Amino acid sequence: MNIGNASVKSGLPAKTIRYYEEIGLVSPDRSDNGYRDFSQDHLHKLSFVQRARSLGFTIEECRALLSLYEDRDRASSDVKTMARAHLDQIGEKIESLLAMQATLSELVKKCHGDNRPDCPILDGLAGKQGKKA
Amino acid sequence: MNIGNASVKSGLPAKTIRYYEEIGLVSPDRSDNGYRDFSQDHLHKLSFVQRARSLGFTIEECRALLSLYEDRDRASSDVKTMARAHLDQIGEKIESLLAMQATLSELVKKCHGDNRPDCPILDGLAGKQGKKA
DNA sequence: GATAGGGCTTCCAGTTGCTGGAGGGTCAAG
DNA sequence: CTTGACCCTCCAGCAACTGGAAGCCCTATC
Repeated sequence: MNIGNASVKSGLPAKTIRYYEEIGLVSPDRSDNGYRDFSQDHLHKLSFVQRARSLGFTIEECRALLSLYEDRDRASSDVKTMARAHLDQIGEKIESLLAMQATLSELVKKCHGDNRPDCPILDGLAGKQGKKA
Repeated sequence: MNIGNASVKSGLPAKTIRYYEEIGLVSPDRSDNGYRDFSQDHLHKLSFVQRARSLGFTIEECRALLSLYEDRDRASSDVKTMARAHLDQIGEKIESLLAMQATLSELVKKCHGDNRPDCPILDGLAGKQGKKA
């Protein structure tokens, strides 16, 4: 199967698939005309990576997951450990975004947002504490 | 004040401050020996950017915020608009991270995590739907 | 005066994960 | 035979830094 086809079926842009080949995540065969030729197995890997990426795993984590996936003798605990570590990172990101959200929406709430130059948001960024009441 | 000092007071690494100069966010003076010389005003800007970055604004947004900050005639509505747009983006990121978290923790929950190779996490990534019950 | 250390300078390269574009070959249809 | 849709490779660039090399500068100590 050509790259265009593989792209549609895996949900990955052709450019991305070429990039994945370049970094050694997948190694499709080549047809006589030089076109990449993807087997069902390659397609499977691509979809696997697509899902893992969409869950926020890095490329290197995807590589590790792929090799666990290919390893018939893996221990599921290895996978679970990786997944949990990743879950922790997700949790941290969420925490930090929630903190940003809280701070910023507080500032936005205080800002009257009219034509006057007085602006609690800028004051907040400048380190001036706005009056509480 | 030297860059090391400015670094401590602004909470930004010296490297980052140099980078900010390179892209024109701050323009410190130079001493006779070629060292950067930061005034209180420069320091103020650096702290401003540090806070804005920590709230997740991009560099270009920081640039815009800085120029609004410097503009005595700005309308606070302009700032509020930017802040709200940014809040929306933060909200979207949080949503997508929560979705990842939900999916992944579901998979983790299903995985027994022992020495056997059977692994619902990998199956999930491979597109196989695990049995519900 | 020599030397050791720390801080400062510039410049170049690398990070992550792609994405866009130039320039050109291939293939099937009309 | 040409058109258009594919495919190929290679190079450059994005954000926002970060690390390192090579080399001044400044102060303190011997």
